[in-house]
Amino acid sequence: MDAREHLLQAAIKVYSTSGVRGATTKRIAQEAGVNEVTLFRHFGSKEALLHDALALSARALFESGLPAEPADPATELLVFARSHYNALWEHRELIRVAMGEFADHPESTHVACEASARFDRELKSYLARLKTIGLASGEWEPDAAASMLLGTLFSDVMGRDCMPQCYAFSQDAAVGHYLSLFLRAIGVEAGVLRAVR
Amino acid sequence: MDAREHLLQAAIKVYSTSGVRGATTKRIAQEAGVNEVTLFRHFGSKEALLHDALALSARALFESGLPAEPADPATELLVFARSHYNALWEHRELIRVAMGEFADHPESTHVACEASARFDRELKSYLARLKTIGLASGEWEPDAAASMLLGTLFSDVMGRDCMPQCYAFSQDAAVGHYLSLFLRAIGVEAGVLRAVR
DNA sequence: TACGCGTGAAAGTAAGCACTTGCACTCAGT
DNA sequence: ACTGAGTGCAAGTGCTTACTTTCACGCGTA
Repeated sequence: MDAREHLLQAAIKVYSTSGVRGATTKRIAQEAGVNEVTLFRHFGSKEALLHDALALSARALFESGLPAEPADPATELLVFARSHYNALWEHRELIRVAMGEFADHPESTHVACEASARFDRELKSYLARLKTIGLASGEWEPDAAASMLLGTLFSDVMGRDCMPQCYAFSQDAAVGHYLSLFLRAIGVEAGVLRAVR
Repeated sequence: MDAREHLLQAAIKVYSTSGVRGATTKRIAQEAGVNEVTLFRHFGSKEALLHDALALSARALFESGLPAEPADPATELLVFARSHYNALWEHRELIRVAMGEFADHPESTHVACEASARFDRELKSYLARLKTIGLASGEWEPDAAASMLLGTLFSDVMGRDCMPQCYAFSQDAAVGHYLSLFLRAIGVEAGVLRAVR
């Protein structure tokens, strides 16, 4: 791995704990194990480095894994919830910092938002499809339901290390409980529900 | 209002948009309309000022409004959800920034966390009571359900201005939809449910 | 051998930072 | 008229920041 790559990874790491202002060129260079001057030779400015680094970490994002045509909603949604939860958990520090910088540096928040928005769209259309083909019942709005599931997962991740006293269950168990509540909310029948736990 | 109070309010305002590092004594003093030296005469250091300011804004927090003994869960939860949502919305910038500083300044995050944790505890015990007296049905965990409702509200507030394209409904309508989904999830019967909307 | 390329080391620059000092002013209480 | 508390203003201190400049070294290639 060359200096450039070391710098990009170091930049993300330092940014994720300290934000734009806290990510000094000195700290990034130390973390990367290269000379501070090398940073400027490669990227010209701290701003350019952070921009490239954030763009890189945005590209490292995955697919939702939700099928276009629902067949087994309980299982499919559980798989989705678990993988989405894990992805959030992996990037929780970056997400927290990027959100905190929204007021001062909205463009850097954009990275995290775009990925989130893609998941949101996919889940919404999946839930809408679920309703039209009759695999879920009751009066509910797919858009609100998607926000509810994603929001529940999101804030579990955000809160779990800030306020651990609020989280009685393990992460795996919690996601299971959330999903089972969610399935009831959108009227996926109890038989399938029990199979989830 | 004297200089001290002006400074406290200015400190919160500047901190809420730029965090600890971004809240320079110069900016705070300008925002407060007082001389920078006055800041040091009153508080001794920037750190002390921010500490006092955050403590002050933590004290400005309210009660959940949830009754000890549930009578009409749909209405009571709706009132709770709306007021909690509004409180979150009012302080969303402060919350975002405080969360973003968790890695570097966990003590400042504490403010937001404590208030949140209190709501969480109250909602949990309300939901548990709801289940034991039979106003809600089905197999679900009060702790997980509380996290789900609070998390849904929380992430709506956090996401709504970062990624507006994901929020189809108005805030009022969205809270209504969330609550109606939630009531179904915890088995509060449909008759009461409809009265909510 | 000679060359160019990437890098490190040391030093420096201009700006911004938290914080201090000293002096002058105002205004209420005596 | 005098005092003391609270404030503004100008200047300065020592540190950190992003970024630059200069010089020297090692290494693969022609």
